Amino acid sequence: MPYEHKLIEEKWQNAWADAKVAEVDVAAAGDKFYMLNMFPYPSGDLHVGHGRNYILGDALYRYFRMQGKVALNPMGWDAFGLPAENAAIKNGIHPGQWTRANIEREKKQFLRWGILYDWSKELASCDPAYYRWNQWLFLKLYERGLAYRGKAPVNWCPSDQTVLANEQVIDGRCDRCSTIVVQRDLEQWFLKITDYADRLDFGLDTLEHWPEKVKLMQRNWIGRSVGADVEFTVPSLGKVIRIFTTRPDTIYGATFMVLAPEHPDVATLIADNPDRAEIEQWITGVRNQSNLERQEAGKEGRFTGKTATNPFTNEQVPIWLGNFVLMQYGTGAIMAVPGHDQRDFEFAKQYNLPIRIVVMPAGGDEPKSDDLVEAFTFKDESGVSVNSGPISGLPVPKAIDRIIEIIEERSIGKKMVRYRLRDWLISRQRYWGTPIPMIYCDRDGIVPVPEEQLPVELPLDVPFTGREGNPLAKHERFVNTTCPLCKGPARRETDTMDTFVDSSWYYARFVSANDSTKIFDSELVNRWLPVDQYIGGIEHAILHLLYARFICRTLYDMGLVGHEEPFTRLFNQGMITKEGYRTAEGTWVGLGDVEWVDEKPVHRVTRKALIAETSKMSKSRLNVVPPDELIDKYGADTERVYTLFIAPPEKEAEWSDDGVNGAHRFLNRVWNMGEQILALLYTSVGPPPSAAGVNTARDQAAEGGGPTLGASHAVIRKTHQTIDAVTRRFDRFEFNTAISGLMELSNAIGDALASGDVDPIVLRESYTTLLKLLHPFAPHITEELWAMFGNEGFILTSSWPKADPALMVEEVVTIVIQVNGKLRGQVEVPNPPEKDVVLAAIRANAKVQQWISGKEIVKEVYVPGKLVNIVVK
RNA sequence: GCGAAAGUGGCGGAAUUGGUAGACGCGCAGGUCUCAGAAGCCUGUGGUCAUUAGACCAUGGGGGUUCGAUUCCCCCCUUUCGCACCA
Repeated sequence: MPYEHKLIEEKWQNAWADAKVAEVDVAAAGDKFYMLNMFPYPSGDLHVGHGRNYILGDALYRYFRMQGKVALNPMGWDAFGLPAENAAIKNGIHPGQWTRANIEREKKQFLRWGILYDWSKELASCDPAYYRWNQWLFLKLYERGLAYRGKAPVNWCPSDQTVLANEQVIDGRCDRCSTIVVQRDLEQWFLKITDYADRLDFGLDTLEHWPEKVKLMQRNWIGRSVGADVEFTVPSLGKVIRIFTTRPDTIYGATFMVLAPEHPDVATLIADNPDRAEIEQWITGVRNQSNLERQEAGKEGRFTGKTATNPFTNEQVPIWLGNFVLMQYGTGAIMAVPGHDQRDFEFAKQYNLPIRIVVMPAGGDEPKSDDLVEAFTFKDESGVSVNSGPISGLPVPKAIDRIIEIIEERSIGKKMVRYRLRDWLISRQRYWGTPIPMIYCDRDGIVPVPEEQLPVELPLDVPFTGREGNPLAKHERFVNTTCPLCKGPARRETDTMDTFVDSSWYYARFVSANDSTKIFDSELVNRWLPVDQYIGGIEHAILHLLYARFICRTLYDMGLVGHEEPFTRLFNQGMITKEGYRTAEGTWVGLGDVEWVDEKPVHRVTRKALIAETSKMSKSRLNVVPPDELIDKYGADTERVYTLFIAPPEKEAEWSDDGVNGAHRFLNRVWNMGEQILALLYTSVGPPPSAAGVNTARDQAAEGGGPTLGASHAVIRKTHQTIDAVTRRFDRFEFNTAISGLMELSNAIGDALASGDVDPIVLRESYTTLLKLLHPFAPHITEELWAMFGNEGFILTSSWPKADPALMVEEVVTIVIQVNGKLRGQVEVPNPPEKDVVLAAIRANAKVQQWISGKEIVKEVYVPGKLVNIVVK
């Protein structure tokens, strides 16, 4: 029988579903293992790149199952969000309908991939039964002062007609549609993630099993820096301006001050400036710029006309306004030290402001200030303070500590820790999201919706007309309500929540997904959480993972969970790319292809052009291999094996149609081999003459046959070596080499079968071991073969094989002989090798003698069991 | 600019603690089967020289440590990713 992947895969997918093999009783005892793939946004198009993510998770799931763990592997849907709403506007279909249809499609795709999820715990964030707890969580955060309404300059995407979180602005553009983001002053809802900045930063140190890269990205994003706040007085106005610096040791070099144009003291400072009108005009210009434009404009500033007193040199330093100082960070004001800060230096050059050197390289020469072309910075012991009064001569770290002491003694400032991280803006002026459960009453102000009135449901009868703002705001029945306090007329909040709120706690909901009485069952949550293995794309390194870590801590502080970190281990799989892109007509343009426009070749597509092209449109254009055709042609097992074999899973991988074929050939060989071994088992009468096959090397050597290996022993040994290697590689996520190891074993069994001098029982044992090891990668074919070999029950529920170290040991060992580090011969000796035997064998080796005869032996290096290096002169 | 990771055949990629570089697969070449093709199977496949045996060179470039370096150290080059006026 040929390998009929289609029949086999359908058969087993149904069998697993009918037996509900992946359903977990969360209350049952056992060695728990909670693994989770980041739940997808149901856009409807799952391609092989997504497949890699879920296949990887499924392979791990099956491996842990076979290892005897009670493994929980649930799945849900991150079902709120913009694309659904945009689709609604475009096609006139309700976002909910669109989303539900996509969920059904994607669910089918998961089944076709042979992925086992516990569907009894399925959840969708757009379901009122889910988002009511989103609202509940918001109310709890509000009670604790962690949700607040505030007016702030926010990022506004003119195309999506909504505000964005800082995390969603990439290079000054909207991360969804790439439109340049503009600043607007709006009143919005924020979550106070900055209260947790320290804990989020320090918590990273406890995450041993997270990729360093992700931790670093989060650390940079949180941007913790230690420094000092220092007050500078403005004598002419009798006021004080507070600055933040990380380098208080350079204060003797602070020759001017710069304030952000938005700084609240600007109006007073320029009140009597003759050029006031011009300065105000300039400020307005800067404020209207997007962040991107502001940066591209270069360093610009205006002199306020006022000076401040440097508290250490007592000099009057001019106060400037500068477009490079940001109101959102620190105090919106800096002391400028042009000698030791690149930005201050550029500004000083531009406006001819004095530059003073106050740090020198340790042991370096006195610099000539007129030679100075560039600011230089010394952050560690390599620098020493100079021209700095009491701290002169101190190395930088000591100088910083000392100057802060003096600042605090003189009460002109204090040590300060500041963060780059800003509060999480969660309001979105869009329909398809969780309504923020707040009510505005003319009498009582902002009033939270009482818990018992949850959920505040999204009305479904909403027209989608296009870009005229949030449709919810026009829905009279939704907007008009009564105040829970005074029972008078009131209006509902019409903004919805950022969908990252939905995904910040979903992992905890799975363990009691159907509980309608509470957000989750704390007892169950504490049994199953944190997630033991979390799997998802690197694109969530900051956004989702930071928000989830933050919300987890708030839940911890509320006493709802017993852990501060939600994900113990994190794995980020790489993307699958296919170089090229699909044109509007659906033709594939690959690297080096000629593009035809008006019947003329226009350009060859280079990688750079391609990336520019594709990133302009959509990232998903890079990933357009649809799995359906692939599964029809080769089967899901082939896709699974290929996807994990192609490259190390954390790396980006380039799709190759030929490579898929190779994976299919491998499975075909495994299939054919199985049939042959079965046939052999049926035809062999009685126990085969295994004794002949398992002669040891020593026996054969004794018979004068030379040291060859007993063929059956070789197969057994290879099998156990493979068990050992594959197990180790699974634990390290080295799926590509795990599969190559299985190919080696398969080749070895194939050779043994062809040679005909291996005991069929040995072949059967090795082969069924191969099936078990291969099962996580190719579940359907192995399940079928497992049954064909007469085994009861699913291979999935059988146990993972254990390697017997005694059976892995080679009977003879090859010792390599080097002369002056170069390979000059080799000898085989019985294992374990004895030094005398090895050396005797070397003496007897003619080839080696040839290289050392007549030369003086300087040294002999013996690496036990490996090699001998003879150094001659 | 700052930070991080990585450079190995035609390609994807292997190589416990420094110990036979190139496992496994793709591709390619030759063979076998066939009327023919596809698929399969077998053999070969880093480079140079050599009929062969074999020798030499080779893990981005240069230096160093070592009996021995893809692996450790220093300098340089390139690529990718992240952050980007955060004081």
